[in-house]
This record gives sequence, structure tokens and C-alpha cells, in this order.
Amino acid sequence: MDVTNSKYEHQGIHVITSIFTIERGILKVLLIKRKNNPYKNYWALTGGALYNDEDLEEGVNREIYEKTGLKNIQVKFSKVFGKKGRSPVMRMIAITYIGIIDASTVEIAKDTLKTSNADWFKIDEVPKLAYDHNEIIEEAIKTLKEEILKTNLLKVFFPDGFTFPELQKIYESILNKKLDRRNFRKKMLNTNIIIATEEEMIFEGKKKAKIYKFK
Amino acid sequence: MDVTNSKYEHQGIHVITSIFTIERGILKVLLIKRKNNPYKNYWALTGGALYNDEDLEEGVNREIYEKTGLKNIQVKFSKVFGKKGRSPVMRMIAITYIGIIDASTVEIAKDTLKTSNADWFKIDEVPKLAYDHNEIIEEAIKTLKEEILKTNLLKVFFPDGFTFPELQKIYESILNKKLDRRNFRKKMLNTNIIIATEEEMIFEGKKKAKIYKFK
DNA sequence: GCAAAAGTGTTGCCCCTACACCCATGT
DNA sequence: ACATGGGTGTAGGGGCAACACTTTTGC
Repeated sequence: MDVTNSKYEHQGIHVITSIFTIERGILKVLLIKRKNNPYKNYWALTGGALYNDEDLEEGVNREIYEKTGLKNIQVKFSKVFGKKGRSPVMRMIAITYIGIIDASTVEIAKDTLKTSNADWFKIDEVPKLAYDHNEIIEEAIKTLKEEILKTNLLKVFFPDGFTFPELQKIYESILNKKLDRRNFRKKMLNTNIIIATEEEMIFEGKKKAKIYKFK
Repeated sequence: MDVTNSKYEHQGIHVITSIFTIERGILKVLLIKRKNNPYKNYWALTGGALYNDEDLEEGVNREIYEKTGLKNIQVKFSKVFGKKGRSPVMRMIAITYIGIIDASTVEIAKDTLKTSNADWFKIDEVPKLAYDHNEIIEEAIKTLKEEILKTNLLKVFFPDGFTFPELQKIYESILNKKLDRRNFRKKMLNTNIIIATEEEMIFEGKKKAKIYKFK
């Protein structure tokens, strides 16, 4: 291995996260506006170059923090993007992740060293983004749909527990389809990652709904 | 983005493939012996640095060819390995893949520009390898077990068709467990990627077995 | 005629889907 | 009393695992 071999000199790693939320039943993705070239003034996903002294997930979290002020976002690996032309500056491979947060509980920094804006976009209203980020979001949505069925990613929305009607609404927003109340309840209870509590609360109806928690 | 920023200068991409085969019912992995530093004279997986002018799978195939003489190996993505200390030379991220071939139909180059030997190793007799390649193989085996259930990866063993007894033996070798003849047959036929032929042949018994083909 | 492998069918379980009625409450 | 959403049970289909007997043929 020769550090100055021109065949593989000047390569780099992007660590990129599609951060999602749900606002009033609508799935949205967090985008930031770039201050610097390349793609100056383009909207983009949170992410950037991995540093030499950090592991992948450290880089992921640093990039999220630098570009949004958010900390401790739980992420899941999504996909690798490595087409040779994907960055105009040098050969970059993107390792991409997904995360989901409750937008109503956090404050997103709108102006940072590298960003001039930040906002949530409905996933079917995402503009033309920097790099191949549009494609990355498409794959991220697929990963998100798979992961919420296998893990307790959605716990972030319900730190104090949830009722089935509201949990179902979140799932329906992400999967983009209606689910059957009875089947949804049975399926969720079957996973054994949910436990009932004694409390109840009102969600949308007039009748109280029982509160459950993620383990 | 600044090409000479020391925080992310001198990074590179490894494209690495765990190439498997089955010989007399035993799952084996192809290793090559390195001629050069780092890890000179260590056994290692086929792989190396991705070049700037090639896409990921092009790099995968070039590396396999350079180190073994093999061409046109169908590969599947396995996992990303990116711990910061994984290469002693510079910061390398490994994008890893799996492939499977019928060792009896190919000739592996044992001496190339970069390798001084090449051989098949039983997966529980793999020596201490270069880099984190032992860990990569562990994950590759998991990926292999998943992929053979979802895809027709094993087609390479049966260019002229197969009987159920021999197909089942391959599956059992990889999954490392006995399967029920009747259930195996039903499950495979259910996938609809298999068609019956009129021919028959003898596998291990005295009775002829019907020959099937992958679509 | 027997050993060795090939071929085949049934049952029960679990998960999933589809679907209809009663309950609690605020107005 | 009625409208609104919350809560529940049942039946059918598909996939999976467990399981035993018959067939072919070389010796």
C-alpha cells in the first residue's frame, strides 16, 4: 500500500444521516442549507467527511451535531453509495444512516459554521439536493420502513408511554397506509417489546385509551 | 471541502470479498497470501484499495481478478467495516462482499503480482488473517446464510441442473444443520425459481433422482 | 432379500388478513 | 340520543416444522 499512489489518492468517506420526524401525521426529513462549496446554497442531508480520528458512528454524530446542534441521535445503517462521480471534489464513498426524532422536543440550529438554514421537508416535497442525496433519501425511507417493524426506533416519540391509537398513527404515517386496529394491536403485543400500564389518557376520541410503554 | 485538510486526508476504501465454495460437503473460504506490507506473508481475503476511476463493484472484480485470476464472480454486499485502527497504513474503510463459486471448475492463480499463495480453508480452520479479515469472514458467513435463502446464489454449482438430494446437501453444508427432505423440497418448489426437467440421474443412492434447474 | 437412498402427504402451529359489533364519553 | 373514537374475537389462508411409509435398484 502506497499512500501517494495516484490510483487511489484523495479518497474520502462521507457519513450521512437521513433524520426523520413526524409532524401532524406527516413524515418529514431534516435538511440543511449548505454555506460552502461544493453545492453552496443547496439543501442537503446532514453529513460530511469522516475524520481520521473517529469511528463511523462518532463521525455520524459529530456531523449531525455540527450541522443541527442535535446530540445523541440513535442511528441505523442504511446503505453505501459509491459511484465514482458522486462528488465533484474528490472520490467520496458515502456510508448512510437513518435516524428519527420527535421534532417538537428539539431545537434545530438554523445557522452554523457550515449551514445557513435547516428545516423539515415533507418527503414528497424535497427539492433537488446536493450530491446524490435525493437518491440517499429514497433508500433511507425504505430502510426506515423496515427498521420500525424490527426495532423500537419509534420509542423517541413516546418517552412517557403511548396509547395504541397514537402509536398506530405514527406507523401509518411512515408506512404510508392504513392499518387495521385489531391486527395492529395483536401484532405489536406479540413482539413482546411493549408492556401495559395502569394509566389511561384521551387521544383523539372521547373515550380514554390505555397507556403502554416500550421495554 | 478541502482536499488537504489533515482531519480527513489520506483516507481510502477497501473492497473485500469473502469467496466461498463447498468441497465434499464442507464450506470453505478462499484466502490468499500477501506478498507485500502491511501484513506481508499473512493470509488474507481477496480485496484491496478501490481505484478512483472505478465503481465499487468494478473494484471488487478487479481485486478478485488480480489476486486469484478469477473473473465474473457474482457478489452481494455484506457489511461495512470502519474502525479507525483497522489499517496500520492509513485510514481505510472496508466495503465487504460475499461470493460463492464451484472450486472444482476453476483454477486459482497461486502466484501473482501481489500474492504468493492461494488456497481454500475450512471456515473453522481459518488462521489469523491480515487486518480485521477474521471478523469480516464471520459477518460474511451470516450474510451468506441469509442470501442463499433469498436468492439463487447457489446456481453456480449447478449449471446443468441439480437433483434435490444434492441441492439439499449444499444448503446443509452452508447452514450447518440437517434439513427435512420433504419440507426442503416443498419450500424450494414454492419459491418458483426452480423448474423440473424430464431427466434423471443418480446422486448418492441406487435410485435415480429427477433433475431440476434454476430459472 | 436387504441395504441405501429417493420420493411423497398429513397434521398442527403460528402469523397474518379480513371483517362487525359493543363500549365509554362529550355534546 | 347520537356521534366519535376505543376496545375486542373469529375464521380462513399460507408458511413452517414434525413425522413414517413406499419405491427403486445394486449388491
